[in-house]
Amino acid sequence: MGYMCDFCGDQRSIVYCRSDAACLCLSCDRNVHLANALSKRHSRTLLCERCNSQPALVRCAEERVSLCQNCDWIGHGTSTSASSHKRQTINCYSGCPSASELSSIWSFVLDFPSGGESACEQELGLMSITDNSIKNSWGPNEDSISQNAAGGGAEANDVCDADKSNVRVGATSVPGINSTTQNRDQIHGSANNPPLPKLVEHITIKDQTRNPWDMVSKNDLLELRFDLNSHLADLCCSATKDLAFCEDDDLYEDFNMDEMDLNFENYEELFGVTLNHSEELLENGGIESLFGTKDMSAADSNCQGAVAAEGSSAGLVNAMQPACSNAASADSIMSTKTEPILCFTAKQGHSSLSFSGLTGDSNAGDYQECDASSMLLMGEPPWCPPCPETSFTSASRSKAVLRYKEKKKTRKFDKRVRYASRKARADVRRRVKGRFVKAGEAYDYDPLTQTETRSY
DNA sequence: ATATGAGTTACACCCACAGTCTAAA
DNA sequence: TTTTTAGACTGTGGGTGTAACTCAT
Repeated sequence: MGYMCDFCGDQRSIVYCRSDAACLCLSCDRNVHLANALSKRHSRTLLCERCNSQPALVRCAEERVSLCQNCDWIGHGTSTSASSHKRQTINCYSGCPSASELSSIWSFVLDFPSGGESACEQELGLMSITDNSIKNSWGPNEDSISQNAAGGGAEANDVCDADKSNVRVGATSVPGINSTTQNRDQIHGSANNPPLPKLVEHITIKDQTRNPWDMVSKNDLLELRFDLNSHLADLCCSATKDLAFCEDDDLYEDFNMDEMDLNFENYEELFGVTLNHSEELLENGGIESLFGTKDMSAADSNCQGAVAAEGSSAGLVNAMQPACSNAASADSIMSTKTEPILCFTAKQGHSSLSFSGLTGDSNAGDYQECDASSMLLMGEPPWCPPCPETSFTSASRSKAVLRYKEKKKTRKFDKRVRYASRKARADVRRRVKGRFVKAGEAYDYDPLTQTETRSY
């Protein structure tokens, strides 16, 4: 018997929502994520059946259990007979997939221990896919995505119907575009425009004994930047030609690759098949990497301190790998806020590739520290077939974890407001040289008036 | 090739205090 | 076992100081 659903507290939790950092039963998962279009974009995956607190990343076929990275490591990482167990990657999903669709991405989905099949689990059969955004790139689910995009998701309910109006170059609506076929081309690539994720294949890793940040040279990054620019420019051009969507708004004007930064904070945006929120992606103007520098060398040195770089010589390779094999697994890593975020920035004269560290959300961050990061530390993520050369010893992993934790202590990561009420108060609090002052005492700055005054 | 200084960047620290957490009663 | 209470702790933003860094000389 697993832990109870965080929402209803009644049923056994089965799925894990990273965005909510919540363990949910299937019924609540559906109810909660049907609430609005944003919540439907939450990436969910199965809950680890061993620790019942972490998102599962792999499914052990022999033991028929879903495991998070840590439990997988504990169970299979050491040189026991269990290490040879066949493990299947567990993909993430979003939207409101039906039972059959879930089982299409998780072939074992019906293997759940049948003990006391709850009403929630029975409801699974009534579910219908709604947003066509199962994140299982490059796999057979492309077909299902395409079918659904073409209207195959006929069971969509009223809430989800709203999504149908969303056209994706990804899943974001673009004025003037309403052809799902063309969107599919943009998603999957056409004869002239290869799918964006393929671009990462240009990076060649030559020596796996080197630090991963050394392995990818600046030339590699520049080349990748060029490819990204070219591809996105092509994407824009083809869209322009086919749809003439640029005529009526500023989108095209803004689509200046030389002027524009591509700040992919979400791995999926860079490599995932759905390329969700491409507008946001294109509009993201910040060049600053999550290491807080525009300088390539500085970013590079920062990267060397990142956990991935320290933990595994194959870290970067692994980070890139999902583009060709399993973006959903990558999403497992990348969508958690503490995991290193692959951040590629392309700009005229600048190019940087960096991992961000934790982004500060405490509850999620805590588990990320031991989950996603350790995943990279292990050097053998789920999407990698077992490879003796890259396997990591337990001692090495422990050392890497230690070093990572030390680094983490010394780093200040992206700030995220956890308590809006505190922020609201801080925003209106009077200060003296930036410091808060007691109510009624002298101040030199009043945020409310934005004037430097003095009051007693 | 090396040293130096100027300029730039990153980040820890400080403050008050409402809200949260924890342990004891 | 449950409720109440008191005290400790947390987190919020702007300015500052300092260390680390880059770059030109």
